[in-house]
Amino acid sequence: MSELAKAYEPQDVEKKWYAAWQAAGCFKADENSDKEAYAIVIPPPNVTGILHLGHVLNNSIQDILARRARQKGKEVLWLPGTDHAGIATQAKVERELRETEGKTRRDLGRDEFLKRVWDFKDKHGDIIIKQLKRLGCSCDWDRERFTMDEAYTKWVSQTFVDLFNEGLIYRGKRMVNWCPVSLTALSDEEVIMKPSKSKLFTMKYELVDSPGEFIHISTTRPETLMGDVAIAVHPKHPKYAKWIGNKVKRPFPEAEIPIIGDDAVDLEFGTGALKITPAHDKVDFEIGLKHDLEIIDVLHPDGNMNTPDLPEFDGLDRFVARRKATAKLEEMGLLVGVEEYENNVGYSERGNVPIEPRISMQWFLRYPEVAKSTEAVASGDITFRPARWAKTYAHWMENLQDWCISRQLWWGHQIPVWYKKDKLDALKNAESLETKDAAAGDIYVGVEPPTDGDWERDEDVMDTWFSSWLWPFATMSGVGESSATLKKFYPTADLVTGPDIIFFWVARMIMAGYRFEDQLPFKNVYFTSIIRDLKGRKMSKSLGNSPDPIDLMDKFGADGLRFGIMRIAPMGTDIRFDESSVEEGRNFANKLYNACRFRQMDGNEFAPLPAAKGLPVYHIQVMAKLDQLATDLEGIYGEYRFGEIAQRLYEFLWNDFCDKWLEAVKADLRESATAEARAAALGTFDAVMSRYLQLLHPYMPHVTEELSERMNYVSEGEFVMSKALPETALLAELSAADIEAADKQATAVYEAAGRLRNLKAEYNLGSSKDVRFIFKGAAASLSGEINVLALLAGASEILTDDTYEAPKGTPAAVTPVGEAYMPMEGLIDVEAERTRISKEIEKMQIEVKKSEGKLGNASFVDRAPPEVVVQEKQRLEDWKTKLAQLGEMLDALK
RNA sequence: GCGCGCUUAGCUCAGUGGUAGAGCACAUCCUUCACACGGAUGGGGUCGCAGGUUCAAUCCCUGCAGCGCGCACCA
Repeated sequence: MSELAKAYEPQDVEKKWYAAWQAAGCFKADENSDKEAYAIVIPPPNVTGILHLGHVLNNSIQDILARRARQKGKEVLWLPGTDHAGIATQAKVERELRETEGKTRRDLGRDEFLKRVWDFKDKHGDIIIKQLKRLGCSCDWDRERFTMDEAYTKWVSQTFVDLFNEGLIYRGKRMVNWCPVSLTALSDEEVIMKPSKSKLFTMKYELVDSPGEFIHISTTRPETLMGDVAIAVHPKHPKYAKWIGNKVKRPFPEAEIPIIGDDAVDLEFGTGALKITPAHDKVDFEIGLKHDLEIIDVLHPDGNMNTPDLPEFDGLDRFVARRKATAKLEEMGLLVGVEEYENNVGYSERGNVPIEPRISMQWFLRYPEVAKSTEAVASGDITFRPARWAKTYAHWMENLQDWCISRQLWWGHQIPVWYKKDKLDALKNAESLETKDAAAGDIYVGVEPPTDGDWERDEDVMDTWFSSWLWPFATMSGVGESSATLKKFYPTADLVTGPDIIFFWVARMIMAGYRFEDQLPFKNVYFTSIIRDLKGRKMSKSLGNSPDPIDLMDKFGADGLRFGIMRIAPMGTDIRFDESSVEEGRNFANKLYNACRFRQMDGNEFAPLPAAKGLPVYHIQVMAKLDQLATDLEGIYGEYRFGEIAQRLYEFLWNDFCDKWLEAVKADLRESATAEARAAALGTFDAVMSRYLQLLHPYMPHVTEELSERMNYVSEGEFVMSKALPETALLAELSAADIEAADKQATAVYEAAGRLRNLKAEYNLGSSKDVRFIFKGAAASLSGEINVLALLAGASEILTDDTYEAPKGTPAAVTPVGEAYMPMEGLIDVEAERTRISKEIEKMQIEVKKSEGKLGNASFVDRAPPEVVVQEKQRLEDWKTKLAQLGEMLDALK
C-alpha cells in the first residue's frame, strides 16, 4: 500500500494543482482556435472587495460551466476582471484618510486624492483575485481587465460622446436622489426603500382672508416648511375645495402662499391637503412645475439647513431641525397632532442614510435600443433562468426612466465634456445642455481634450454602471475595433449573476450590446440564489452572519466548499446556508479519496478493462450506472440544474459505487481470489473511476486532478481538466437485455443482503460475523452469488438446502432469491419470531388490500393508462407471493 | 396597492398525477485490514389550511393564511 494519509488533506494538493494548471496554460483561450467558442465574462467584483459566499456560489457555477465546456471540446474563454466601484472605493479611501490623517479629500485636492485611490487599489486590488484563484477559478488571467484600464476608459468616454452626439445624453436640472453623506446624486436603482417608523405631524395654516379659519395639513417633514410655496388640495375636497385660489399664512418665515387644486392629492390620506415644497419632494416638484411655483431650497448638499433668513434653523442637521420645527409649531399653537406612522423611506445604498430629493444639474441618458432589448428576452433569444425573472425585466424595461449617469465624485471616469472658460458661469447654470450646444462651440465633447482655447472640464464622473454595461465587449477589444478575441468569443454564451443586479447591469448590458456591437451580449443568463443565514437573513457584515469563505476553505478545502455549496443550491429560491453542507463536501472528497486509496492497495497500474461479456453482474451493473449517470448529467447540464448534478454525482459515488459495488468486490481482491477475478475487479474499478473523476472534475477540480494523477488515469503531462469526455459508453458493446439481466440479478443480491442484515439487527447480531443462513427454495441464480451475499450480509456461511426443516422459531426472511433462515442454537424464541413475522404480514396485507382495491375499481382499470394497470397487477402478484411465503413461515411456528 | 416566490421528517432541502425521498440530527450496534470526515439497522411526515378538477391530487385549478422578495410619488 502506498504512503497515503488516512484522510484527504486538500490544502497542499489544491495549491499544487492550481499552480500546475497555470504553468501549463490550461486556462488560456486561443482566439485563433478552430474549436467552437465558449465564453463567459465574470461579473467583475469590486476591486477592493473581499470574497463572500455569494462570490463563491457565482464563480463556482462559472467555473463549472467553463470546465465542462473544455471537456466538451470547446475553446473556452472565461474573462476575469474587477470593477472600480466608484462610490464604494472612494468612500473607503476617504474613511482611511479621515482616520489616519484627519483629512478630507478636498484637503488633498483632486489629483492627490486620486493618486491615493490608485495606491489603495494597487495595495488591495488583487486580494479578491487571489481568493478566486484559491477557489480554483479557471479564468484566463492574462486577459484580466479593470474598468479603469486606459483602453477601457477610452471605451467609456467614446460611448458618452457617441450617445451625446446622438442626442441620447443631455444635461438638465432635475430632481434627483441625493446622498447627503457621499454628496452625490444616485440613480433610482441605488435607492433602497426601507420601512421606517416615522411620525406624521398634522399642522394648520391660517387662511389670509378668513382669519380664524385653518387648513389642516399632514406631513412627515415639517423641517421643509420654510420651502413651502403652496398648499394643494384635491379639487373635490369636501371642506377645502372652496378655498382654492385663496391664500394661507406660512408661519415661518412668514409668507402668504396660494391654495391650489390638484388631483395628485389623495383625498383619503391625512387631511386631504398637501404642503408643496418643490425643492424637496418629487411629487411637489412636478406640481410646482405644473403651477409654475417658485422653488425654495432650504437644505445644503450635506443635509443641513440652509435658511439664512431664519438664523435659529440655519446650519442645523435636517433631523434636529425637524424636532425644532415641530416644537416651534406647537409653541405657535399650530400643531394639531402627532401620530406614529410607518412609511417607506428611501435610503442611500452606500451612505445608509435617508436620501434627499434634490434639484441639481446632472447628466442623463435616454436608453438606447429599448425595443430590441425588450424583445430579445421576450422572444427567448436571451434565455433567463429561472424564467420568471423575464417578467421582472420586462416590467422594468416598460417603465424606463432616464438614467442619471453623473456622480459628484472623483474616483471614476470623468465626464468628457469641456466648457469654454469665458462662458463658464452661463454654461454651468444653463437649464439644459445637449447636442446643439456642442454644435454652437460653447462646449466640447470628446474622448481627447480639446487642443485649442481655454476650456474647463466637467468635474463630475460617471456612474460605475456606465462602465460596467460595456463589460462583455469592452473587455475584448479596443474602441470600435473588431479584435480577434471579439470575433471569436462575442457574443458570450452564459452570464452568471445575481438577480439583484438585473436592472443595474443585465438589462443595461443587453442595451449596450445591441447599440455598440449590434448583437446581444450573451445567450443565457443564469440568476443565482441569494445566500441567507439559517434564520433567513441576508448575509451582511454588520450582522456578522457571513462566514468567511477563506476560513471555510482552510477548514474544508476549496473543493469541499464548492461541492457543499453547489449541492444545496436550488434554482430559483434562496439558499439557507449552513456550514454543515461544506463539511459534507469535505467528507465527500474524503470518501472519494479513500475509495481510491483502497484501490491502491493493489498498486496503481492502470488495469485494462476485460471484455464485458462474462463479467460478474455487479461489475456490469456499476458500469451501466456510470454510463447512465454520464448520459443524465448531459441533460441536466442543459437545464442548468447544478444542485441536481452535484446530488447525482454524490449518490453514485457513495451509494452505488462504495456502499454496494466496492463491498461486493472485496472478495475478488483478497489474496485467495483468482487472478481473473482480481483483474476484472481492478479493471472495472479503473474504468469506472477514471470516467467518474472526469464527470466530477468541474465540481471538485483539485481532488479529481490529484487522484487521476496518482491512479495513472492520465498520462505524463496530461490533465484531467483538459481531457475530453469519452464519447462512447463503457458498455457500448453489451446488449440492453444483457445489461438489464445483470442489473436485475445484482439488485436482487443487494436486496437479499439487506434482508439478512436486517434480520441480524433484529436479533441484535448486527456486528456478529459467525451468523449462518440457510436458503430454502433458492433461485437458481443464487449459487454463483453466495460468496458475495455472505460478504455483504456479514455471514460466516450461506447454504442452500431445499429439504431444510427449520427448528421452530428460527428467524427467517423472504428475499428476492429465496427464503432465508438464520439458525440460532439455544437462542430461539418462538413467540418473538411469530410476532415479528405477523407484523410483517400485517404490513403486507395493507399493501395488498390497497392494491386490490385499486384493481377492483372499474374506473381505474378502464381509464388509467394500460401500463399503470399492468404495473399495479405485477405489484399485487409480488405482494401476494411474499405474503404466501410469510404465511408458511408463520404456520411452521405453530 | 401591484407583481413574484416559498410553505414536504426535528433542521436544510429534493421530488413526482399512480406505493412519500436525501443529507444532517436522533436511537441501537460496530474501533471488520479504504474511509469514525466511516459502516449497518431503525424510529420519525393526514407533503400550510379549505374547496374544486380527476378513476386517482403532495403534485393541476381557485380561495385563504403565514413567511420572504421586487416594484410603486401616498405627503
